Amino acid sequence: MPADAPPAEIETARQPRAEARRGDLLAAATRLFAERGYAAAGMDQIARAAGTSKGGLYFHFPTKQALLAAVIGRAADLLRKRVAAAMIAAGDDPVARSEAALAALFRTLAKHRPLGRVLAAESVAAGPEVRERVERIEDEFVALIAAELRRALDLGLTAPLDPELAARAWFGMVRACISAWAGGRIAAPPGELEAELRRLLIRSAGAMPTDVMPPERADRGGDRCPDRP
Amino acid sequence: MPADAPPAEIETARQPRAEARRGDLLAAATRLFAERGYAAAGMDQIARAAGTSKGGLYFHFPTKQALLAAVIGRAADLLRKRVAAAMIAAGDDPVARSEAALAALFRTLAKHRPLGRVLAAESVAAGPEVRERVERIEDEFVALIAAELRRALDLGLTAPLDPELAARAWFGMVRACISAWAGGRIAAPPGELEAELRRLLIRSAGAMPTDVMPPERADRGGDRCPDRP
DNA sequence: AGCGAAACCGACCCGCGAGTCGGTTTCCGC
DNA sequence: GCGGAAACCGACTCGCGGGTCGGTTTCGCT
Repeated sequence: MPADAPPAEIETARQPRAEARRGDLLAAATRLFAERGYAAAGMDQIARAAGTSKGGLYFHFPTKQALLAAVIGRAADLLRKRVAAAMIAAGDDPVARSEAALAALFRTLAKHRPLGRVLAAESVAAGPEVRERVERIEDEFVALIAAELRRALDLGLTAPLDPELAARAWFGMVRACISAWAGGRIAAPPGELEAELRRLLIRSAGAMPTDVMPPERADRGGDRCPDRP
Repeated sequence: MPADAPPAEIETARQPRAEARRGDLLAAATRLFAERGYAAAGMDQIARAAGTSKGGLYFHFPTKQALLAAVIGRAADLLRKRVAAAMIAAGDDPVARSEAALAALFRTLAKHRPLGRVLAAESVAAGPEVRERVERIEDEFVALIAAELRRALDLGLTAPLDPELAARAWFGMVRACISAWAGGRIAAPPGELEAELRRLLIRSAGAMPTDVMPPERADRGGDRCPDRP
């Protein structure tokens, strides 16, 4: 039903160097928003960090909010791409698919630490419009997983549960662990973390006792494939 | 080991009306920080919302950061009190104790919606010191639950799991569900929500099949007792 | 009543940072 | 190699909001 998600970034034709700069700016903005917070990160500072100037920055983004919106939009696109690919690769089993979606979320956020911070924390600081936008994105992924869970429930693969709520809870688990790990408050390497988290997820759904499916599949190579359609 | 948590608010003797004002100010600040975000909520605005003036506000709190710190400290004290009482009331069983702690967290945050927003979102916006403080508070509760989980694990009451990680994940589940519920993005009433969440938590730990303990105990009256020592 | 301190008021100060603008450089098409 | 547009620069403006301060009210106490 909620298929009204903005499809992707609208990319007007530009000169290649401009595109590169734009990327640098988005990267710098993401980092600084995450480190200092939206309000405390100055436009001049961001421009400097990207190796350019305030004027150059304002050539690409008309306002600070627009910059944040672009950062968030880009993050959402990345997550969408990775998650979709992972779910396709997981085949038909709904439990495996939701597991794969969460894992993709986990890996992507783990690979780009500041991204999670921006998505998690900056929604409030930058006004209600941005907050709603971030909530929409979260809802989108929750709905994705909830749909799989509902299928699994109908097929009798899980204990009786509320799919929406469970999906939300799972999302929360992943987010909390990622952000604690990114803050250095969890020692374990991401691999173990992911495995343990996966066990918790599956058990909480009351799904089959974990060892029915092969314990390791592609392990870590699975993150590359989305780039090759 | 981490017993160095700040014990409570330091309350210097004041006239009663001042204490009342202080309370109003903290309440207004909590609400506005949650609604508008730390940076966007002005001191004048907060003062006005509390029915007083900027000067009056600055009589109570020397700086904006101090105001936020007080808001956070107060929230933490409340949570500590409720959680401690719930755990004591839950008896000896470590699974029941961690369950009770999470439930108390859930209920308290559900009763004071803006509080969760401030704790969740404002840590980044107000500089690193505040962020670390909030992280400490979160770690405190996670450690509390992790300790119970470890005991449960040693007693063979749960499936093999990493107590720290599981505690963190549980905390994340509760937080995510609360904030989605507070934002009106979950329809279910808090009672059902809590029950469902509780089921997820227990299952994820691989603890005894849920029906060993009485399904309903104090239901909703249990929130009152902490006030009567 | 009346004194002193606590509590409160709101006009003012001032630095900071978002956004502007005229000018300069880079690059593409011819 | 040249015209013109796209890309970029950085000094400047200016409003907003955190913090100050001298003055006023409230209250406890004797």
